[in-house]
Parts: sequence; structure tokens; C-alpha cells
Amino acid sequence: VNAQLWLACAGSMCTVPPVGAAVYYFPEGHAEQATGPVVDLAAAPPLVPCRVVDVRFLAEPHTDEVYVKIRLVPLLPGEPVADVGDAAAAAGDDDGQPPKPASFAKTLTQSDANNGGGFSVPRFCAETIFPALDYRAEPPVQTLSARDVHGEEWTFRHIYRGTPRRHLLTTGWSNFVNKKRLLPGDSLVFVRGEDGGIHVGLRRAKRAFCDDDGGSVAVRRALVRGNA
Amino acid sequence: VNAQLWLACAGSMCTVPPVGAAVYYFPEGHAEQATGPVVDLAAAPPLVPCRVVDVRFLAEPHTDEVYVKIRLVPLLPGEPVADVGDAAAAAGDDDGQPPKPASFAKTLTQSDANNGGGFSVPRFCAETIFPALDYRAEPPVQTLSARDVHGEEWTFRHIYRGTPRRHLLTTGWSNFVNKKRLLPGDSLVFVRGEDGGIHVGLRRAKRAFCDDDGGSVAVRRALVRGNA
DNA sequence: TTGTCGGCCGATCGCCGACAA
DNA sequence: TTGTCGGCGATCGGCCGACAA
Repeated sequence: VNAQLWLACAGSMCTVPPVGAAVYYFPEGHAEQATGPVVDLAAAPPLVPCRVVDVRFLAEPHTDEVYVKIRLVPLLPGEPVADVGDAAAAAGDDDGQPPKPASFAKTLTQSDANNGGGFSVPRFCAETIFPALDYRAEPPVQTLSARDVHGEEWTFRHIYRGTPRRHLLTTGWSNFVNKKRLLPGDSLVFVRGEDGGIHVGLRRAKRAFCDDDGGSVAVRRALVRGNA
Repeated sequence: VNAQLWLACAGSMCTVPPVGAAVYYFPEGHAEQATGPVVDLAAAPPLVPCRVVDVRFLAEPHTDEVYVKIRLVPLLPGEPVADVGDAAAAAGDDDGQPPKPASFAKTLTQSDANNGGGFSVPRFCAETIFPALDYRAEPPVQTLSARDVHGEEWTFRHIYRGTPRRHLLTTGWSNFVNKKRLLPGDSLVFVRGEDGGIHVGLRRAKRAFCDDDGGSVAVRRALVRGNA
């Protein structure tokens, strides 16, 4: 998974330790989040000094939801709790952090997800993330390609029209909504990569129901429409 | 699952022993059909006299394919290999078999599965299985309700029209094809129950590909259309 | 600046008889 | 008797500007 897109999807509240970082592992905290049975922790220490030896940025194949898999190794007895390698270099040097790429997130409105198949693009997003339009054209239009977390490419028609003028995604948007099973309240994340390519990620809203099959989503979409 | 519909779906080549019947269990034959690993049969006898103690007529929830689950208990040493209970009564008395209900099977044509959403009903099926139409009307039409193996009800518009006249299922048929994921070559089974109610079952054609998700089916449907 | 609405146009769906196998 | 086809009318998807929040 593209690391910049991953970070943008995870949001600014989320930090991931680099490989080589010294961290504390809290068995009780881990157990609280576990869904399966947990071995008895009575004999376990409350925290274990560890070193990060591997970090993998991953995404769920079906939902595009991002998560990270971190491999920890306990520090040897007597080993100092200090970062090593890249982590040590980054800690002493703020310039070691890669520059934050331009990204933008928008929560889908009812109109975005339900009506006539269009997506209203906030001006900031269109002007700072998307490739520049040729405003001499009438109307200004371009084809916009974006890769999702799996590297799959999606194309949209990006047009600047209407009175007053606004940016819209039209052709291709409806297909994206259906394939990704997006609903009002879900969020869309756009990232401009270092190479100028556009990446698109998702943040799904928390919901009471799980949606394994298309049928239940269809029902829920119908209910949402019914409220309007 | 409705026993009459189950038998019609399984076809006339299939017989199921009644509870109480004495049967032989062939471990080797069972192993040949098993998909998982099999314990060593070297020490197993080639055949084991057993008694049928339970029979359950079942159907796959997603595909509607029918199957049966038969519980066997080995006969005691010295116990005679003879039917008991209902099975013995049925064996000596041909009238013990329930009368075969009226049923009809048709393999779906391309027109049935692909085109304009209609199903061409063979005359025999319409006249012997379906409720009688009022032929004085112009055209003769009725709403036909049928329950599938799960007891779910489906409704179709049954009309007798065209030149020359023929029976068709129109409204409701397309929905049925899509929900059941039917393709040309699959078969449809209609049964008139003892109470006069109509039951509908499926027999899927053997195919090279498995179809878990709608996507692959859509692709295959497109290929089928492309061949036409 | 942008969310929602009604209008409208084109594509698709699905019902129809014609015709032939 | 029934499988396939072309036609065509109704419905739906989706692009549009208007308008107001």
C-alpha cells in the first residue's frame, strides 16, 4: 500500500513507530481490543520493552480499510530502551521526516452518494490536489485518474461548470460509489503523490450493521432515500 | 425442504432409502467422493451392513442445490440384514409409496436467460402444472406464485399471447433470473404440490468455473452475449 | 462556496408480435 | 410448438443549471 495514501486514510491522530524504535508493549491493552479468547495474563508483566523490527502498511481487500501490522521483539535484559538505526536518525533530526504530501478528505453528502451520480468537489481540493484545469476551455473539463489503496485505477470526468461555477466529478463517479459501496457519511481521501499522480482512499463511517452482501446495502440505501 | 420439490430437483435417477432400511455402507466409495484427507482404510472392511436411522432433505442456501444427509448405524453382529418399521411396510406394499406429484423440468435457453426478460413456458407445463388460465380473457393473464426450496415466494406474470399463441412468464422473471444467478443451460423445475400450490426448484448445469461473486457471473454473462 | 432540487435527454429494460425451425 | 429476433414504449440513470443556505 502506498505509504502516503495510507497515512492520509488513517488520519493525523494516528502515528506509527518506525523500524528500530524502542516501544513499550502493553499486554492488557492488547487483550482489551482482542476479539478472541486471551490466555491468562495474571503472570504477565504490565508492560514489556520491545523493539520494532518490521512495519507493514496494509488494507482490507474488500473494504479498503487500512491497518498496520507491527512486529515486536522484546529487548534483552539490560539492553537500553533507546531507538536504533533509522528511528534514531529520525528522532534527532526533524528533517528526517518525509514532507507531508498534499491531501484532502471530504465526508460524502446525500447528494454525493445518492443523487444523479455526481460528486461535488470542494474548491480547495480541486485546486491543490487535482491537476490544473485549462480554464480557457468552455467548460473546463479533464479526465482524472486515481489509484486506490490496492493500486487499482479509477477514472472520473472532472468538470468546472454551473452557475455559480463549481468543480464536479461526473462520469465514472457513480460506478465508483457502487463498486466501493459508499454511503452518505463515508469519507473520501485524495492525495497528490510525489510523482504528481492522484491517489484515492476511503474512511468508512461507523455503522450499526455489517454489510457483507449487496442486498443489505441496497436495503439500507433504500431506507436512506426514504428519509429524504 | 419440501420433499416433493426435493425429489423433482434431484431427478428420477436418484433414490433415497427410507428410515429403517437396511443398507450397505462402502467406505471406499465414500472415500472416493471425499474432498478432504481420509483416514487409512487398509484395516476397514470393504462393506458394512447398516440401518438408516435418519434422513434429512436439505438445500444449499445460496445455490438452491439439493442434497440429503443420511445417518447410519452399523447393524449388531448377528442382526439380520432386513428392513424394519416404515421401510419394511413400504417394501412389501407398493401402495405405500406416495403418489408422484405433477412436475416438469425445462433447460433454460439463451432467450430464457438473456433476452428481454421473458420465459417461454412449454405448453405441457402450463396446462398440467400451472393453475388454469381463463381463456375467455383477451389476452389470458394471471399472477403465478411459486415457492422455492427455502419456502421463499416468487411471483410471475403468466400470459398466453403472441401469434401463434404460447405461454410466457414475463414480469418477475428477470428478477428471478438475476437473484438466482441463472444462466443458459441451467434447468428449472416446477412442481404442483398436493395443496395445489406451485413450487419452483433449480438444477444448475455443470460448469468449469465456480461463481462465488456477482462479478464473475457478470463477466460470464457478457461472454455468453458476445457469442450470440 | 456548495448541497439539494427539478428538468431533461439518452440508454437500458423488458413486453410485444413476427417468423421460422 | 417454441426459440430467436427487431421494434418500441416505459423506466431509470445521470448530466445539467437554478437556487438557496
